[in-house]
Amino acid sequence: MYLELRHLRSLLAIRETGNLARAAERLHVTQSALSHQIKSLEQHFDVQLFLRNSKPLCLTPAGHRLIELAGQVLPLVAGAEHELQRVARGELGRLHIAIECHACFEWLAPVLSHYRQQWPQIEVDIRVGVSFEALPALRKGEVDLVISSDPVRCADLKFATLFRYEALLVMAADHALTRKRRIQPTDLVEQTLITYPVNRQRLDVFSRFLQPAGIEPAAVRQSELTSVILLLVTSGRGVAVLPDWVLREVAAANQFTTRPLGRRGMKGTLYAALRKTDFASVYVQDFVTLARQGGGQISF
Amino acid sequence: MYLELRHLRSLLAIRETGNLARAAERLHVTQSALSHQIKSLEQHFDVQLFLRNSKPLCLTPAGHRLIELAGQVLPLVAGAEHELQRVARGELGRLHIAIECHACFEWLAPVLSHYRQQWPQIEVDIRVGVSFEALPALRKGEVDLVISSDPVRCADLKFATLFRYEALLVMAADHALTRKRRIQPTDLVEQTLITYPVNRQRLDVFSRFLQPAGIEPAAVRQSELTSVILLLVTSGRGVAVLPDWVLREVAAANQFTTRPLGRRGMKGTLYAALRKTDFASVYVQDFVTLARQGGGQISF
DNA sequence: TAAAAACTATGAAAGAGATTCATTATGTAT
DNA sequence: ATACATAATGAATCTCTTTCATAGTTTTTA
Repeated sequence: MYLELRHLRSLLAIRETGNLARAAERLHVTQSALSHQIKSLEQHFDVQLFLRNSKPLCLTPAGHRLIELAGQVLPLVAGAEHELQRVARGELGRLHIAIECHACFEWLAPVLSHYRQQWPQIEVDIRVGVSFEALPALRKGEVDLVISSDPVRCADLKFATLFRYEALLVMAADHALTRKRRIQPTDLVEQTLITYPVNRQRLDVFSRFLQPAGIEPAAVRQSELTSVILLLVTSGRGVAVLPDWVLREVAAANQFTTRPLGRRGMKGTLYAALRKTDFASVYVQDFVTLARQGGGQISF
Repeated sequence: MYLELRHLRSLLAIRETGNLARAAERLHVTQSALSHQIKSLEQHFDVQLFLRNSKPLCLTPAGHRLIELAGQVLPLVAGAEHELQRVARGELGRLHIAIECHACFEWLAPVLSHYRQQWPQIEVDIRVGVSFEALPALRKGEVDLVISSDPVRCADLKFATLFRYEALLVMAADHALTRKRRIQPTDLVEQTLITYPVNRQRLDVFSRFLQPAGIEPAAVRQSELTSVILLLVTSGRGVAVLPDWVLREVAAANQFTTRPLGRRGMKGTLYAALRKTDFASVYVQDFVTLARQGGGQISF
């Protein structure tokens, strides 16, 4: 438990220069320092490392063994140091994104494909946060960025605003409710509501719209895929509540109609939650910028 | 140029215990020391290595990279340290032997085959010293032991006596000179002398017997192989001067006769020359012991 | 939810270890 | 043999590490 990289670097320098004095110069220490260092190393292992009565300095088998070790180890170390420097400079990194709402995938996917081109060195990944708590995972370093719609006060996290959105009721173009300009909770009493398969607490329709009014829709159906939900809607099997950006993407099809919920629409803000330590990173900042553009482009 | 093995060992301990305090305990330092150490490491590379707000402690990607490095490097280091300890204990080593006289091969070969069994971990090798200066090579660590018949005063070398020998004239059993009890230089005037193919300075017959008397044999033939020399001798093509141990080995054949050279025989002593630093080694000492037996067994 | 327990961070002081300076010793070349 | 180049040595200095004492966190427990 004594050998250090310093010793290996010295040994290598000595072998390459074949001479203590020049090795010392290269290592930016005095010849004396090197001599002391090697001596203490020899005392520690109780072996001679090279023979002094020769020019250039000649290694003993033990010395050779250490030089061999140096040859194996130092390049590995240099490689790792180099990578760490790149991490420090923000040229290399990881961006594991957790999304809490399925719908976010719709704007996130194109943003990410663009981002990947811009930052090929960054290891990007998405985890759809159903089975785990996203914010604790963020704090523990399991993920690096959480897309969330409700910011939480937390000492080591930072919430960066991405864009505002509005949740809209979606229905078939010929649906009865299209006659109404804005939808009230009671309007859904007779309806089949189609949602993503997650806990009701996490669905804004319930937590912000139906439950406050004490309303329960006639039926609830679930589907994981946005495209399937839309298909069910356009074929008249039910209505759904989706954020505007989703609808924007597929609006061209024009087979459904949307209406705002409540008097002034059910609006919200999307945030990127980050660890404060990561917040300054160029590559993280750049993701946020790109996300703002990608999501914000939508003018409904 | 700052990272040291100490840091890698710490990081590994931290990951394995998942906890600074216990890692510190394992490393036999205080928790404070570890905390300071990691902090300075993080400052040096300007990256965070793990996230503190989690239990167990969780590594950042940068931390992972260093742990990965530790996983590669530390086993290599441990291996080398282990080998050096064995070298120090004399369990592992190298014994490259240089012989200056061809004839030595005859007793050395069986000694070595015995030695190899006794010290399988020692890397044994023989170099027949024709093209290089044996003693300088010994001092420079190119070889580790020189078999020599003339000891030289030298501060860093030590000459261990192996055994005495006598050089004898060898001739066919029916050779004319068999009538003489002892051979004088003039006896060789008419003879064909068969020698090893080396410089005359290095052949005792010339340097110690013929040249002092100003005598030149009728002819000189050379052969590298002892067995060939003996073959030529027994078939009457000439005479040779060989050390007793060579003749001992093949005496059974009984097809030749030997006679001492000069009034009191041309005797000498064989030494093992060693670097003083190696002299104490068990495995070197043991070679010397074995060589004394191997060469000394001969009672002519 | 407060209190306790378990961990980690921090600053100052002490300690260990590395480096330098000045010099001596050793070996090499002229 | 002398000068030159190189390595070793000892004491002093300096740097870096570790410890101590304590404060600040987070997690667990009552």
